[in-house]
Amino acid sequence: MGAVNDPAKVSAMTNPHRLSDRVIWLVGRAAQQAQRLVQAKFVAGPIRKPHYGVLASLADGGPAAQAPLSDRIGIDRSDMVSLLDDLEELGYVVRRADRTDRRRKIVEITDDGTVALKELDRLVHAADDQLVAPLTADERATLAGLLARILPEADAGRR
Amino acid sequence: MGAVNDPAKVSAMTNPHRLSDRVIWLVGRAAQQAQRLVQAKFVAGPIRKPHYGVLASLADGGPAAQAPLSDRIGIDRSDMVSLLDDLEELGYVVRRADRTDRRRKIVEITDDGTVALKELDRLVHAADDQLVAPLTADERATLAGLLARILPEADAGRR
DNA sequence: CCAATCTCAGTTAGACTGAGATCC
DNA sequence: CGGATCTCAGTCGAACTGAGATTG
Repeated sequence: MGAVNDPAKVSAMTNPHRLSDRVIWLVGRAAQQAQRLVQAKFVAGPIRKPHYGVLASLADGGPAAQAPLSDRIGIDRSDMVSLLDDLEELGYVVRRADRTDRRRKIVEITDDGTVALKELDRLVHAADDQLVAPLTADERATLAGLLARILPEADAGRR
Repeated sequence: MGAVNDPAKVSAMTNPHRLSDRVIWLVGRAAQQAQRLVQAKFVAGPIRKPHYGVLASLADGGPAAQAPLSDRIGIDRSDMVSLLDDLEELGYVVRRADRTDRRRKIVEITDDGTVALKELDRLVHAADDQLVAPLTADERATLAGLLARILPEADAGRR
C-alpha cells in the first residue's frame, strides 16, 4: 500500500466512525437524549410526551378524527385510544361524534386543555433549549429544517 | 386587539407549529423512521440495532470493558450483558478477563465478527441512504455534525 | 469499609399486530 | 360485499431500576 502504513496515521486519515458519522445512528442517540429531557420535565404530572403531541397537534392543526390525528403526530392508531382516554379524563380534550360519518370521532381540545398546554409548552421549550444548547439560533433552525425534510410526509392523499 | 384579527391571517403570520419547529420533537420522529428502516434491513438475521452498535464500536474504537463500551454507544450497562451473550454465542465477540482488574471483562471483536460487520455495514448504509435520501451530500454532513454536537459527551472523566 | 464492575430479575413506556364491532 | 374507523388484547424490543456477588 506504499508510504502510509502507520496505523495511527491511517486511522487519522480514514477514521471510519461508523456510529458518529451516520445520521441513522446519531438520530437515535439524540432522540434518546430528547426523551430523557422531556421526561424529566414531565415527571410531576400525568402527561407524557405522546399526550403533549396530541394536545399540540390539536392546538396547531385544529380538530381531527383519530386516524388523521394519529398520522399527524406519528403514533399508532390503536395507541391513540388510551391516550385520548387519559386526556378526556383530564378534561383536556373531547371526542364528539361526526355527523356525516358515524364511524369517526372528532377530537377537539378544550379550554382547560388549551390552558394546560401553555404550561406544557413552557416545559417542552425548556427541554428543547437544553437539548440544542450547544447550537446557535441559526444552527437550531437548520437542524430543525433538515430533520423535517427527512420525515415521511403524512399529508399526501389523506382526509 | 387592533387591526389583525382574521384567524387565517393570524395563523399564517404566527403559525406556531409546536411540533414541526422543535428539534426535541422532530428528532423523535426521525429516530422512529430510522428504527423502522434499520429493522427492515435486519429482519432476516439475529442482529438488531444495538448489536450492531456494539460491533461497530468495537471495530472503530477497539476493545473495551463493558462499562465504557456501554457508555460509548449509549446503552444501559445491564442491557449490555445479554447483548454480549448473543454476540458471543454467534462467535462475533469474546469476553476475556482483565489481568490488572479482575472485575472487568475486556470485550473484543473476533474475525468472524469483523466479517459479519462488513455485511451489516452494507445494510445500515443502505438504510441510512434511504433515511437521508431527500438531502444533498453537504446537507447530510451538516445534519450529522449538528446531531453529534447535541449529544452528551461520554468521554469526560471516565476510564 | 466504600466504590466499581458485571450480572440478574423485574418494571415501564412505547411501537406494533391482529382481531372484533360498527358503519360507509 | 369490501373498506374504513375505533377499540381491545397481547406481543415485542428497548430503557431503566434495584439488588447481589465479586473485586479493587
